[in-house]
Amino acid sequence: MPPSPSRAPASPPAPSPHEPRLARVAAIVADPARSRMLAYLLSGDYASAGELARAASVTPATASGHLAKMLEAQFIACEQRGRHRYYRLADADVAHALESLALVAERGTHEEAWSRPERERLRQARCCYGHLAGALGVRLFGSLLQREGLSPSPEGFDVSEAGRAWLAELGYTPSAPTRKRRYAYRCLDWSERRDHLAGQLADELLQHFLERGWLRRGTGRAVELTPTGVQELLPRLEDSALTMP
DNA sequence: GGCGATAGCCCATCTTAGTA
DNA sequence: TACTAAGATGGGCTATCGCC
Repeated sequence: MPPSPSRAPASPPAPSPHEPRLARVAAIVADPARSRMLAYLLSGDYASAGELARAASVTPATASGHLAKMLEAQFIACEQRGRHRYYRLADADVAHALESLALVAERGTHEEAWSRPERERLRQARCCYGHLAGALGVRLFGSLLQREGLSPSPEGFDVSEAGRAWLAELGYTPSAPTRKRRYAYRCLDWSERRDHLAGQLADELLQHFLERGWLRRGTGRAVELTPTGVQELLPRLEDSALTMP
């Protein structure tokens, strides 16, 4: 009996030209150390390589390797400042993809996952790549919609006259779109499973609330309502069912 | 079960930039 | 100029997975 021909090495099927390179990006997120670094960067801030190594609980050498991979995959961007290198998420698309993945990852264990105190703080209010997310972010978006403060635009929303009037009550005057990024659009909230507002307008609103002292940065991505914020901001938002610690 | 490929880890070392 | 600190790189070790 002749020897059977050796089987050709299994090669992955050729990707369809219409197929997104999901395996490639999923492999980046699949590693625990990398996912911890990405989660750390979801605040939208820059972080040094050393800071990210500590966040991921790995040595600087290991972190450096992971950062190089994420840089190559265009998940993150890097800026050199002297002998430091500062990393941030590459763009809002990456941030939204990570939030969406988190939503899928905790499907089925949602309530128990959010029962821990530190998670509860994140659920109430957090920074999502520069804008406000969590229950407070959802309420802010809902309040704008309820007052017809947003009008549909090709890229998402513009601020309507009613919206300008309401924002003026909050002491904020919307600036003109910069065209560097989308102005205002929906972003599905990982913890609330409802939309909050993202984009230039949302970034500026969070900054405004921080400058007014209505909100303050907590640990990591967490954002906290200050006593002034409870007095000045909360009464202006719809759905006062939000509980504050 | 053995083997090879792959990926992740850490240690040691190197490079670069800031500082005294 | 030497020292120090931060980050990158190379090499070796280990674990896992797929194939035979």
